[in-house]
Amino acid sequence: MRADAARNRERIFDEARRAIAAGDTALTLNELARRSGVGVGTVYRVFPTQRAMLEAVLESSARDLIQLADAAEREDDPHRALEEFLRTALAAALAQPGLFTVLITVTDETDDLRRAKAELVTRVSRLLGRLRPAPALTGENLLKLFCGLIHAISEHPEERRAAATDAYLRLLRAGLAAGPAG
Amino acid sequence: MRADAARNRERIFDEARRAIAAGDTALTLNELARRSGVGVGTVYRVFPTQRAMLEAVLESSARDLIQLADAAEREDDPHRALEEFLRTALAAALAQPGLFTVLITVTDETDDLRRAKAELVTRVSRLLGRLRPAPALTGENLLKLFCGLIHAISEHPEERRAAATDAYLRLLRAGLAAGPAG
Amino acid sequence: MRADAARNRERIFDEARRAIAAGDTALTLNELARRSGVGVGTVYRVFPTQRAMLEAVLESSARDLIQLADAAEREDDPHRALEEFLRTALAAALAQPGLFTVLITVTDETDDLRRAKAELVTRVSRLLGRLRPAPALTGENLLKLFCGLIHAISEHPEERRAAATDAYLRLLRAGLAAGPAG
Amino acid sequence: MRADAARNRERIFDEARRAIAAGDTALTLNELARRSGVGVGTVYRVFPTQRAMLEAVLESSARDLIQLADAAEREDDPHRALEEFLRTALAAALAQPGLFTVLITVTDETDDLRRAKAELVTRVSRLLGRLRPAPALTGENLLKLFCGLIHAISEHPEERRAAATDAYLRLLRAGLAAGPAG
DNA sequence: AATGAATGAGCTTTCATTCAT
DNA sequence: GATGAATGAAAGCTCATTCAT
Repeated sequence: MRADAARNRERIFDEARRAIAAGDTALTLNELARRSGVGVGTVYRVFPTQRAMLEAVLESSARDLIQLADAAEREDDPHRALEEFLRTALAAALAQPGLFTVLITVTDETDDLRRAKAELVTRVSRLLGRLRPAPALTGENLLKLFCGLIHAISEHPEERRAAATDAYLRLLRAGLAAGPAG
Repeated sequence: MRADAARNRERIFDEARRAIAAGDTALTLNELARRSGVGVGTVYRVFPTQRAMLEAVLESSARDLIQLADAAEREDDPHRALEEFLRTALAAALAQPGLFTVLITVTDETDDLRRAKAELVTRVSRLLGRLRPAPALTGENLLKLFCGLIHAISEHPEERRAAATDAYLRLLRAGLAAGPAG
Repeated sequence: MRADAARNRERIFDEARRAIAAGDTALTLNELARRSGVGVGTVYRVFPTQRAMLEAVLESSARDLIQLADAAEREDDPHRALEEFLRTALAAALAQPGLFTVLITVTDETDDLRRAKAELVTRVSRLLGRLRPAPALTGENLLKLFCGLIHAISEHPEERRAAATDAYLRLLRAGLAAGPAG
Repeated sequence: MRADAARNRERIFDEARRAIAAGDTALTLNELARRSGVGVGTVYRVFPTQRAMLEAVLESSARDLIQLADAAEREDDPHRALEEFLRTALAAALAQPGLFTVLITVTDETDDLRRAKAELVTRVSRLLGRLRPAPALTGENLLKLFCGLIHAISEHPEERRAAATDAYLRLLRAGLAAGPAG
């Protein structure tokens, strides 16, 4: 790949990510071209479709979460590991609220995005699997609930988010501690 | 208001609600006119804007939830009352998935919609207020979490939703029982 | 149909016909809107496709030829009848050269256009059927050759077209007189 | 010229000719590059313009016809010579229908193409000039009619083309035999 | 000389909204 | 009040052509 091509591709991607993170999910590819300072054709070469753009950005977000899960796994205490993951993941998600609103809305996915999500589920399941007593939730369920938490927390004004995060995590911890039988 | 005008208004509203509930978020007002069997002009008399249509439908959904909360309040046992509300509300929400996907996405609101939401918060706070020990969540928080739950549950296939609902509600109950101090 | 709608439709059609007759077969629907003094949307309501426009115009031309054939049929002498048709038809065609260049190029047709062409063939076959001795060409063949003649004649400069028409018609007459066996 | 350059030029030319002969009038230069297995830039070095490509291909076709005329000229009997030329030329033209559809449509020409056409006219005039009685058509006229014949014949289904060719040629022979005065 | 990424004018098409009837 | 034709801004997309590599 040519150097200028790589540079363009990166700028376009970054601009797309910034826009979606900021909640501008209706970003048109023409507008993206304008913001990136390239011609429309170039954008269409990178993202053949608005949808393709969206999913590429989402995939990259999923991969960020995977890295956070990997980092958390290095923690010895299983409860702390899970908590660390949830805290850092929530923080990351809340810094880019639009991204996760979309992640929630999206239904039809590319293989790349699906694969990334599957990897993420695996990581989270592993974190849950170390808990004793065994928790009431599977990794998949926890992630779905996670999206819900993001949404719930993001509705709070900036200054109360930390407190809200604490409240929800405490509730979750208590719920998980109750074990599978309820 | 003329009788035919009232009839039209109702048909248009119903059709809009049905479409949005079914997830047809691309519903255009021209299309809505076609489905309702009226001219575009008539639709624009009922809903001056596409946005207005959306919010009118959302408000009506919020009012439905308010009624469910009112019904639940007649239950004597506070824990059962809350559980009844959450169950019936979740069921209603899941039957109209599109509606709540939109509710999640929507940011800019009319006064009518804002007022309806406020009333709903009041009702839920009242349900929570009867719990002992006092719960860790405010009514507002619970509703935000509620949206998250809808999303989490709706990602499950139809046949596993009942079980998922149970699991999440159990987790929620355990969490709430733990009380404010964690 | 509303009066203004009819007026617009007619203006659009006329403008399209003029352009194509003048050889501007690449006429875009946007340009057609501009020339007709209406919005693009209006043009797209009249002609959903550039192709649709083209075929509508062609059909109208075919219908003009049908009328000429009908008029020629009222002539008693069969040879004069055919000659009259060919002369007037050639004159009409040459006044709108583009139209027939397209008629030549077109392959994929709507039913309307196909039907009009079939009617035209019927008329010309009838004119040929009256000739004695029976001619060597069917109506269909004659029409195909007719397109060829248009093209051949239209390549001549304006001032020599009359002479060219004479030459080709004379050749045709002699050829037809020779009869089917050659 | 470098060997690879020559090879490229030839491949591009052949691919262009094949496509146009096959009636693929929508051939873009980017697509031509793809099919030829070279970059767009290389195509643009060979054909500075899409138009240039078209005319180059047409010129090559004209030169093919010139060769056929030269071959026919070696026949002693003037009537047979003309007939041979017309038959072989029609056969060649019908094998590449797209080429002649384009030839008909084209108006604006390069000098190369114009020159080739002039040479062709000279050859055909020479073939006509040997006929006795002197024919009613000039070489130029005959060629224009020729295009018409191609079109007329090409409209027939494959299996009836030989018969159609016979019919039209017979008609032409009879017409030419009638001489200049009609 | 070859490559193919980039460009951007311009076309098709949609649709929220207005307004003549 | 109802109707639906008209509008035109704006989006998606293509492709002839240029130019950095």
